[in-house]
Amino acid sequence: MGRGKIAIKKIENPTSRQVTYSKRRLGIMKKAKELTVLCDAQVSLIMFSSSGKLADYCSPSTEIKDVFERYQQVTGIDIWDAQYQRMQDTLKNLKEINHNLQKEIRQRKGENLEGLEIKELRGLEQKLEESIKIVRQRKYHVIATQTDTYKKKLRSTREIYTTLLHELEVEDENQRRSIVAEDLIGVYDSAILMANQQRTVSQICRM
Amino acid sequence: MGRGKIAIKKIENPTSRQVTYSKRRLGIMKKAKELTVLCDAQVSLIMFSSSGKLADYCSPSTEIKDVFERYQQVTGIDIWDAQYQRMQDTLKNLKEINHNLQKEIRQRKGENLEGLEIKELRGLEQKLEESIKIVRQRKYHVIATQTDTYKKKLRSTREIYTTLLHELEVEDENQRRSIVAEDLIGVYDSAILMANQQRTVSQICRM
DNA sequence: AACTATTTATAAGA
DNA sequence: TTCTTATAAATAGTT
Repeated sequence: MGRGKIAIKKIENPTSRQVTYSKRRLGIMKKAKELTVLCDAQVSLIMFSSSGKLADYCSPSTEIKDVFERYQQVTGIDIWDAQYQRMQDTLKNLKEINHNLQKEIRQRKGENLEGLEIKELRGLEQKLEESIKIVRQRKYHVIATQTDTYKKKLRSTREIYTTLLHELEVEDENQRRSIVAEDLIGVYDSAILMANQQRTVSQICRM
Repeated sequence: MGRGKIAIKKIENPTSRQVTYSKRRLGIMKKAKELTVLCDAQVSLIMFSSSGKLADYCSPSTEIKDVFERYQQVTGIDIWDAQYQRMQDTLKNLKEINHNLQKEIRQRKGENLEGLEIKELRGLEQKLEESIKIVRQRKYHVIATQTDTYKKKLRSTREIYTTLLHELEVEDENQRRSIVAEDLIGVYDSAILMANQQRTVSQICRM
């Protein structure tokens, strides 16, 4: 398309090549844009001239790297660098470990026992017996510790209770001594006082 | 360039749009190839149609990967970032799953019980009891099956043994009849024969 | 998938 | 680089 037809092979004259590159670069960019708009397509175009100059086009509202990711997803092409490869390995490794853990748990739960021999089943049974033994020991330990704590608590509460009772008795004695000189209102007041002290004892016991 | 001029805006008719996409896709590909050859340029072209189909071109002796790397170098945009980030997330996720699995298995083994309450310990104990029950059931099942198999084997072995004994008796009878006419060497030979036959019986019983 | 009238791209020249 | 323009190439509408 031009004054003359040209063969599609490298233009040897560098100036001509540069000129043609400029013209055709614009042309292909225009085509890319048109394709994007007309056909609602996502297009990424990256060009490096022979002198190394970059020119690029990408459909609006996307970026080259989005296109790249999509490309990667669709093709699954190996574009991974060493680091990625290493991560890939780590992932694979973790997955395998997880798989083995799942398997062990499943066996310990009693699932998937179909493939096991008597020996293996006996081994598994023993392992579970050991585990249950440990768990029971721990349970008894916790129960014992807790019982102990409760006993201590109870003991201290009893002491407080005893002390308070003693105090009440002393006070009672004092009041008995003074009651002769007091009227009925005085007796009523001391009853309220005693009731309050009793409430305090209850509160302590509820600790 | 065609029978009529068209406005550069999205073609609403899906069929027309698809047809136009096909034609122009080929067109722009050709342009990309020509640009590569004529101007000795490096070109990468990636297109996704509105239906998501991928089409791509890349200059010979390079790969999309190389173009992107060069692009990255020139622009400074980190194309790997998003992909890398996604992998990091996956890795984190897997590690968490792994951790939980490890925790569960450790508890089922009776390790790390320090933080558990009586209730939780009782729950764990029950789970283990259930598991052990299943494993035992399975074991008994396998034992029963195997015992059955052994019984059958034994029965068939006994039959073979009985048959052989019978055969030996018959032979013995024959030999007793002929021994009158034989010398000591003959007696010796028959003893060896019998010993061999006995050995065969032992071998069968060991099956 | 072909055809073809027309538009568009561009080679060569200025 | 940019403009011009003759001509090659691409393609829109049609079959």
